[in-house]
Amino acid sequence: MPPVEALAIREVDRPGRLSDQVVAALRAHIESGELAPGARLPTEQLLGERFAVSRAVVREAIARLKADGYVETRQGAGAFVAARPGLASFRIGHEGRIEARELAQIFELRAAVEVAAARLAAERRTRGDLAAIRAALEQMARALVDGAGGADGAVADDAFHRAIATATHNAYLHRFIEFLGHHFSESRRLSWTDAGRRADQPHAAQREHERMYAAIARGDAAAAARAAEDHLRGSAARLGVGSAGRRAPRGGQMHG
Amino acid sequence: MPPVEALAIREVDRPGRLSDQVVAALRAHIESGELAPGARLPTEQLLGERFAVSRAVVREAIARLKADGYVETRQGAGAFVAARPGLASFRIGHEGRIEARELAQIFELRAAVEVAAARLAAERRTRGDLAAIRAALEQMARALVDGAGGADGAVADDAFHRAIATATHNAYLHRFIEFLGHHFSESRRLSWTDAGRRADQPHAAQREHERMYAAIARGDAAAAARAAEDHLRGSAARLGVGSAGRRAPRGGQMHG
DNA sequence: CCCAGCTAGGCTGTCTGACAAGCTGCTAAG
DNA sequence: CTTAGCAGCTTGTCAGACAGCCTAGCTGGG
Repeated sequence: MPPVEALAIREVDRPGRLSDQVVAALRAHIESGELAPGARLPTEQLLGERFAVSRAVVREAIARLKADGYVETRQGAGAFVAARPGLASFRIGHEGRIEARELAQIFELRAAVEVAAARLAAERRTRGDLAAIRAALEQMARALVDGAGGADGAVADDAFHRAIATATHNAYLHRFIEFLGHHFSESRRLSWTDAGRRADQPHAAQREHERMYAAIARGDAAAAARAAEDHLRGSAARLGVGSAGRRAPRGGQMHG
Repeated sequence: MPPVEALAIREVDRPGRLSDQVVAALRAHIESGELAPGARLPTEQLLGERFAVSRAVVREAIARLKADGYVETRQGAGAFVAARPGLASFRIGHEGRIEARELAQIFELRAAVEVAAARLAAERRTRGDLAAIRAALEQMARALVDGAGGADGAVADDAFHRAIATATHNAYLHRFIEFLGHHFSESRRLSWTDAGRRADQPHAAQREHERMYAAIARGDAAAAARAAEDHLRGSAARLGVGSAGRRAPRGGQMHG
């Protein structure tokens, strides 16, 4: 919870751009089903009157909804709600904010791809990949003994996970991991400073990092996957992120 | 600037919107590093003169780049390249087109999340979840015997995977699987029609689907993961999608 | 009655000009 | 030397206009 609060203090009561408000309003109408797929939106002029803004602002809002796949426009015909709204892009959080209960679910998604990445990295890493991973590992080790380099530790932590993503030689997997990691940069920084350091969290994480590196270095895909799984579970626990869903009584083995 | 001229010549049958061309040109400049993170973009008026378009078009282009996290604007100061460009949203393909070599990598990403989803679905599925999965399974079975319902089969195939995603009770995992599946709808349709049917592809896929359902129904997470893995591997083979990266020889010797 | 073709109105896409809000660097007063 | 204020520039917003395109409805012939 605290990490999320820390994220939320960025901006106070900025009204924000007018187009942002129009985007939010229209998207809400679409997601609520009030504007069903295939339905035609009011004309730009009418929307401008409804929201009391100029047509330029309405056009900017519709352009963004179009880019995200919520609406499609046809010159001369009008703007229509897409058949499957919002599937043109994948985003996280609402207007930059991430709720606490969402965090657990996002973390579970992150675990899925990072475990797969560790497995693939073990199978495909080159010498250069290994050197990059080890470099990040050693930088984190230095940050641990230095005691002052909290920010450096967080940066190296980020670099470690990115280096593994690179070693998969899969551009999309790489980019998705960077995308997810981007939204965790703040909480990662907290682990490496103040409260996190006192709780010895970086030392625990570092032991898990070393297991991951060792498995990837010797090309043991199954062990790399297990080590990544343990690390992600450990990270979730350190962040205070619980399980994302209910556990069924049976079939609970986590290692396949 | 030549890039704009080249774009205008390239598309004869579909000129495309002017703002799309400006977006593509600016994004290319950013991704190539020509416009480094933190650098200030030319003013809107200057960009309008360079691309020979009005300021309104430039503004629309910058609004989209801003939404995708490529640039940040500050009123009165200017527009600046973001520190980590493009990490505000995750997209697939360039302007709607997906290259063949990209398909293998995207499929690998999809496999990672769908296998994780099958595992979680086995742990968390409710009676209602199971009923939805079984309904899609039976609809595919009917499409197989009907012989004429190719389109229905593809729809049910989609529904099957979505129902499993729902059973994870993880909104983000669900949404990401829908996002990925959205870009595979065309190829899934092909498997269920004409060439795919003659090659008996739907029957092979159905056997894999049934294994997945059985494992999820009895709450066997490990078996569900294995069945999903086999199914995704089978789907990739049926689509003619090869491995996304090089496989290391057994024992994991390094190469490169 | 039915249908093909045309026409008129409306909508999005683009352009132009203008003003408001906010930032930056320079300058002049203290 | 410090600092408050000013001037110029840039983004944000508004208003009006026209071109390209689509659709509904009318019209005329079959």
